[in-house]
Amino acid sequence: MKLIALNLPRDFTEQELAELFKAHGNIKSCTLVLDAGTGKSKGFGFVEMALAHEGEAAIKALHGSKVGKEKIRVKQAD
DNA sequence: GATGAGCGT
Repeated sequence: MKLIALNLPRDFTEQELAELFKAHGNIKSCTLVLDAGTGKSKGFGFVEMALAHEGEAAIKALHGSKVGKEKIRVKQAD
């Protein structure tokens, strides 16, 4: 279950991304997409959940949730 | 960051 999290705050870290999703399921792996040049977040990242139902739960729980100053969007990536 | 939506070093 691969998830993509959009509209993340620019100061968000991969660590925080992991903590956010770990609260709703077991993370297999997570990736915060960074800009090659600046090293800053591009504002989105991927999270691989161990189980499909955990991914669904994470989407329902986190999609539209307030993170920092923006509401993030969470969708299934694949 | 910025029109909003978006699928990666």
